[in-house]
Amino acid sequence: MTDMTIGKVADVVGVGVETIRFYERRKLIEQPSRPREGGYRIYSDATVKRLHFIRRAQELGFSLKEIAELLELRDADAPRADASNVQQRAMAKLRDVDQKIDQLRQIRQGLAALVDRCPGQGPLRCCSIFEALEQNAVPASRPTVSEEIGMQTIRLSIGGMHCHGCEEIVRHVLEQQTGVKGCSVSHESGEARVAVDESEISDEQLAEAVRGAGYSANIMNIPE
Amino acid sequence: MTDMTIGKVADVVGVGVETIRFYERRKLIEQPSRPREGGYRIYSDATVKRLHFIRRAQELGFSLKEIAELLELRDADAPRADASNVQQRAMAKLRDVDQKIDQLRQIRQGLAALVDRCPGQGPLRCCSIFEALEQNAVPASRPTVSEEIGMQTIRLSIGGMHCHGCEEIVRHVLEQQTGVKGCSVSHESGEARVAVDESEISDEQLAEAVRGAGYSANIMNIPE
DNA sequence: CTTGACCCCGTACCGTGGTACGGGCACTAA
DNA sequence: TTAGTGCCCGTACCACGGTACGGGGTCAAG
Repeated sequence: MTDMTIGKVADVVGVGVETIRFYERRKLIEQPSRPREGGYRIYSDATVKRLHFIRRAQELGFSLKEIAELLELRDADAPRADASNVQQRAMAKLRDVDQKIDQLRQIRQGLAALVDRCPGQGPLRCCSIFEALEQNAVPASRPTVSEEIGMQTIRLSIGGMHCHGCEEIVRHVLEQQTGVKGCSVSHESGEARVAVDESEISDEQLAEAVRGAGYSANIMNIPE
Repeated sequence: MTDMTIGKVADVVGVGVETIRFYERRKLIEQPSRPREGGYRIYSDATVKRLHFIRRAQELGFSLKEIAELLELRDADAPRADASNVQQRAMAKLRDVDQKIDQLRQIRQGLAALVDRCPGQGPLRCCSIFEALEQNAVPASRPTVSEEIGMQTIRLSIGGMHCHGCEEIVRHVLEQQTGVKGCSVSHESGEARVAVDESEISDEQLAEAVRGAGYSANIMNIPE
């Protein structure tokens, strides 16, 4: 596995050739050795590892800048290069991610409210969404469609179901909730319809239950 | 409140002056009227509303490009400019946001696992996080600090896992239990190994948690 | 009528994470 | 030896949503 040229390395690590050169320019990896002046780059195992590191750290949400700092820590045998330093950075990033999630949740809230208050047909001016956007606030109260219909069927968008077994599990979980009268689950469409008495359980509680089983779940506000 | 110059409008809407000019270039808003050639821009209420719209839509996660489309719909009295069209866009964006949230949740998971497995002190090489990053796998399970400190490894025999997704779910469920420091799950062998602090959770509780997710679970008494 | 704040315009630049181009060598298998 | 790849290098460019600059003109208060 040693002595790979840039193309092989790119394949192994799962990035583009240009990307590796880009990292080199950004000094995330050192200049690889070459057989002669102007020859091909030959990558050591250490550098390949380094690239893996970069890739994984990126997947965890670290920016290239932050990764550079982590790598510097790793290289330095300096006293400050200890585990607590690294852990602190990871924790900071965790807080970061939590914040982003919260922000997205708020956005989600706003969007869901908007969608819910839209008649879904007719001319534009019927869509309070639009008017709401022109003012500087989300429409606070207004009977939602769900309220008008007195909806009994909740639809959930569920991620992470890969097989029939997953369906069974989700069904199982849903049916164990109080207030659930029945449900159908499809891993193909990634969707569940749940017949509930809404006075007994909320849609969010339902979603949370599904999440507790390890799937992602979000409420789909508009039936059909 | 009419007849505002760009600075006033910027204040009212809550954006920078340059930003308004930028929107003008992007044709999100029309050219405002001016008293004379080369004079100051004077903004109509309609344009101010439009800016509010842009701002609000942005807060809801729409890109400028998407906002341009929404505005076009709004301008057009065309037949396609109806509420359902708008609602559909909002719903698409909602799905988008949901997806982003799910992604972030996964990132969060990974980070949390990392932080959890770090001793939090001592030299770098003690931090399994780091080594994990160099390999190409998530630092899922790996003999960790927890074991050194006197953690126990519990083995569970699990039925009903049909795919990789199921593994993930079981892992998820296990990792959410208090006292669980890490685990590895295989649907092929139908087995899970869980690193736990047994003073915090019992093997039977663990099995029960897995059952709660819809799988069968039993404790394997003989390690290895 | 002056002064100072405000606004004009075009253009360049920021950070983020890459991708694309194109002429010319380096390598390798036949 | 020769064809066909793979790689070399520098530079330019992409989307995204702005921000900054700088040398002027405009406007309203005093």
